[in-house]
Amino acid sequence: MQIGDAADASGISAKMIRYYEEIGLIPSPKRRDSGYRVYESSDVHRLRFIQRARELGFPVERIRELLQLWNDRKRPSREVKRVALEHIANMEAQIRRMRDLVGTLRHFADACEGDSRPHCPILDELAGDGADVEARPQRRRLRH
Amino acid sequence: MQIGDAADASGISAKMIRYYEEIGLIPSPKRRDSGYRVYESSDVHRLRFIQRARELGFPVERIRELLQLWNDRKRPSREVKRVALEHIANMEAQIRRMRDLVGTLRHFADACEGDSRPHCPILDELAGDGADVEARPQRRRLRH
DNA sequence: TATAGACCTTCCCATCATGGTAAGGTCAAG
DNA sequence: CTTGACCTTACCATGATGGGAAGGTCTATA
Repeated sequence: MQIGDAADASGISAKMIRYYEEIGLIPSPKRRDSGYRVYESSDVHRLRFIQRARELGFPVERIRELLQLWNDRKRPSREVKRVALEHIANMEAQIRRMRDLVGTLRHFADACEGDSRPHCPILDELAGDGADVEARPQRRRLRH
Repeated sequence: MQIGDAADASGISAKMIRYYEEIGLIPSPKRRDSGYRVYESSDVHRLRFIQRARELGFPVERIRELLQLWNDRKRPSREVKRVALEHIANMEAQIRRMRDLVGTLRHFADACEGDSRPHCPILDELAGDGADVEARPQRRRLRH
């Protein structure tokens, strides 16, 4: 099996398979005399694991941990669950941040007529609308 | 006012101010004989606009549009609102994607005992759990 | 006036995961 | 033997940001 077959079978592009090899996420496969990489079905199995984890949004470094746990047949499931829960917490934090942004922005957008007149509270808000952006005294050197 | 003052006043690092100049988001300021950049309070005003837009998650290219609209005193507010609504829609799409991922992943995590035993449905799921990942016939050359 | 040191300049590199391209070698079917 | 699908490595780009090096400028103070 050469790299294109492994790519088709795993859903990971040949380009990314080489990259994962380069960063040590997957072992370097055997080579033919020509230099062509040769993959076994166990390699494809590993690649599919990686692909599913990527689909779930795990960053590559988390996947590195998951692969180690997967290879260790005696791992406590606690550790796997910890990795998963951390990832969930990260995503939820990001979701919260984005929801806040959406809420704020929608507030401004709601206040905007959206017609042909130029007045626009969105721009007013971004412009700071009278906040003190006046000339400040020249920077003063910090001690010495 | 030199770049460090503008950075302090706007909340944008000196590094990023130079970058925004390089990509044409802000005009090149005057220079002293020494080459030092000289900023006016109007420049700081513009930088604060940019900073607020970044805080709201607008990508730089959207901010470029917003700055143009801001400078055009006759723009219809419709156009500003369109940019804002597009950004909201993008963020909401991203939030939806992430919520789906969290839902799926939490489903797996809930099924995992998270104790000292090795059995773990999360890894089982990632591993494909009996999906057909068997050796496939060698790639066949496409016609010719 | 000389020095210290805070500040500025440009240039290059790294991030993260991915895609693109180019130049060149390999392989199998016709 | 030719064709062309496939492989190899090496480099560049993304978006927005930070880090650092090497070197020049400015000003307060000894």
